[in-house]
Order: sequence, then C-alpha cells, then structure tokens
Amino acid sequence: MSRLVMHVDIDAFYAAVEQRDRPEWRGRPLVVGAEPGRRGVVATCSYEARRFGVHSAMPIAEAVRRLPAETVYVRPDMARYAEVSREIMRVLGALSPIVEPVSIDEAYLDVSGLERLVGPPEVVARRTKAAIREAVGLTASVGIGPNRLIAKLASDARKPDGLLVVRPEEVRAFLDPMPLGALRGVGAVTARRLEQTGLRTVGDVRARPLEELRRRFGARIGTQVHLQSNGIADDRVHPAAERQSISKETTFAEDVVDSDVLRETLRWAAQEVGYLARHAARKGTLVTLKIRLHPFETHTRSRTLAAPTADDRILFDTAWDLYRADTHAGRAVRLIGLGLSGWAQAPVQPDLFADMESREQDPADDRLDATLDAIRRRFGRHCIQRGLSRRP
DNA sequence: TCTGGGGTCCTAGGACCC
DNA sequence: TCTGGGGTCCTAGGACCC
Repeated sequence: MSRLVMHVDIDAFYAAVEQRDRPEWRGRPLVVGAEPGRRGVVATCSYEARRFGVHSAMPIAEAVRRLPAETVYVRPDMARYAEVSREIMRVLGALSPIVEPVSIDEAYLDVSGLERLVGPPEVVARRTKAAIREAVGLTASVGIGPNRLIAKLASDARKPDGLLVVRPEEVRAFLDPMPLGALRGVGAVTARRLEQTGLRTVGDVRARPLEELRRRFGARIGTQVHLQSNGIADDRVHPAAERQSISKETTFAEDVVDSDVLRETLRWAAQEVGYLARHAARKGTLVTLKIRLHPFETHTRSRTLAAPTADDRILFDTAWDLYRADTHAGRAVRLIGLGLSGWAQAPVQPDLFADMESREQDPADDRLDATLDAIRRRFGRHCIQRGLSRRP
C-alpha cells in the first residue's frame, strides 16, 4: 500500500491573521515586517500587496517604493501568530494522528489510512480546509501526493485557497514543466549552476543520466536532483524533531563601532539564549558568536566548552571573549548575536539508508529501494547521506 | 534595492589519535 | 629521512528553508 502525504500551508499567514482581526484592513495591501524607513525585510504580505510584485524577504525600502499610499504596515506579533498556530495544529491532530509541523504555518500529515474512514484524498483535503476555516477563520492551501516533495509542490500549485491531489501516475507530468527551484535543496545558487549547463526545467534534469549530474554538480546535489526529478522523495511523516540550537541576534538601525553597545547587546542576547535554553531544559557545549560587518560580511566564531551550560554569564563571557579575540574587532558592526548548540546527550540522527534498511519492507517501496540500490552499487554504500530526509 | 531572524544541514581543512 | 591510512573532533563558512 503506497503512502499518502498531505501538506497544509496557511495562505499569507501573518498578513491573514492581521486582516482577520482588523476588518478595515481587508482588501488592502498589507505588509508584515520591518518598519518602513528602517533596515529590514518583508516577512509576509497580503495578496493585495503581492499584486505589486512585493514578496517575502524583499527589502522593506523596495516594498515601500512599489506599494500605494493606502498600504498598511505592521510589525509581526509572534505571540499572537503562535497562538493561532497551536490552534491549527490541534485541528490537524484531530484529522490524523501523524502530524509534523514544519514551521509556524505549515505541516505534513500522513493521511494514508484515511480513505476508508473519510473518503478519497480530495475529500480529506476539503475537510482539512473546512476545519481550519471553521476553527481560526483562515484559508489554507492543501496538497496531497505520494511523498513530501509532491505534496508540498501540490499545495503550492493552486495557492491561495488551493487544493490539489497528485496521483503516482501523474507525478512526472506534474513535475516536468516546473522550474528547477521547485526542487528541495535547489536555491538561487544551485539553480544558476544547473541553468548554466542548459537545464531549465525538472523534465530537463530527468532526461540527463545520473552519472552526468553527479559529475557536474557533485555526488550529493547530483543524486538529489536526479531522485527528485523522478518524483522520488521521502514519504515519512514524523512528529516534531528536537531543536538543535538556540540563538538570538539583532541588526542595528545603524552600524555600530562603540564597543560598549556591542557588549551590552551581547549581554542581552546571552540572557535571552540562556533563558530559552533553561526553559527547554537544555545545556549546550558550543557557543557561537555571529557578527555581520559593514557593508554585509558575515562571520562566526565558536568555542566548545569543557562542560555544558545554560548560564547567561558563561554564554556572555565566552561570546565576548570570542569577539575581542577576533581579528575583525573594531570594525563597524551591522549585526551581532550568539547561539548555543551541542546539547548534552545529543539525539542520534540516523541517516537515510540506516532508516530505510531497518524499515519494514513494503511492496510500494520497491521502486525507491531499487533506485537507491542501483546508486549504492555504482557509487558505494555511503554515497547518499541524509538530505532527502529533512528530519531525523 | 540593499539585504531580518530563526533555524537545518553539509563541506572542508587541520588537529589529533591509533 | 621521509612519510601510511582511517576515524573523529573542532572550527568556519555557506546554501537553503520558512
């Protein structure tokens, strides 16, 4: 029996919450993000704003230039969004016992067993959308497919308020026309590299031999794009994984040279990180200082401690020491912050193969297993690390 | 145009050990 | 005097995701 994965994504989440709670903002361009006139970017914007070409991660100054005067700008209210998110995840938990939240407004669900209980995938998807709308008054886009990749692309394909089910026999036709950036792990840099060799769509990648892709782009990326272009991806859904690190950083309104300001900012970050770590019942051994210098040059400096800690004072002393010892000390600083990781008793992360080999054999896994076996035979047992699996 | 903040994972060189 | 091979840890940087 093949698995059925559903991806749920709330449309323009932060902006939708704001418009839901302030009716006078509905129907108007709305931006949630940095304050206009200061440094920062758009976190999310309403669909009315997207019509002007504005999108997430766009510098706020550029958004202001593009948007009309009646645009509403609001700062994010994370506590409120988190509350709405918890309610949405609760609703999803009532639909399937296997829910994996991937961010504040997105989740994967294993809906394999729901056919007999609820009905065909389309019905499951419609019910999900209706339940979310009823519970929190927001619209969601929902995609269902044989694995995470296809489910995610299916939910993206009909946004906003979308619904799409892609069946196994439809996967290739669905994927082939997509741009390379649709594949997981292919961002701007990799997409450019792929395009330089004449590859433009997922179908183009699928038409190339695996060996060539591996030779040109490296074992990891080559194998990943090959598998994905054939519609092969992780179909497992697991409950939330543990956090691997906790960090706090801030960008100054203007670049800072005053070391007192840097020191006190680092002290604040250490207190925040220490507090969060203690509340997560975590102690870490790796302290990482992050600085971004003028104009936009990022560096990290880290130190492994002899004993795990969640102590503000130790975090601050370590980070400040790293800063003072750094050759860049004294230059104008745009951003400073620190992180803590390397938890005591770190959870073991099985790699993709280990997990697949220990898994109970399922006839529907044959195609995936055959492909992986072939790759293993040709390139050695350890040629694929984690990578298609985004969570332990 | 001028680039947030919070994360994950991978790579690669050097140290160090056997 | 010149020089193994494998494994793991540490550190810095970078691609990518939401």
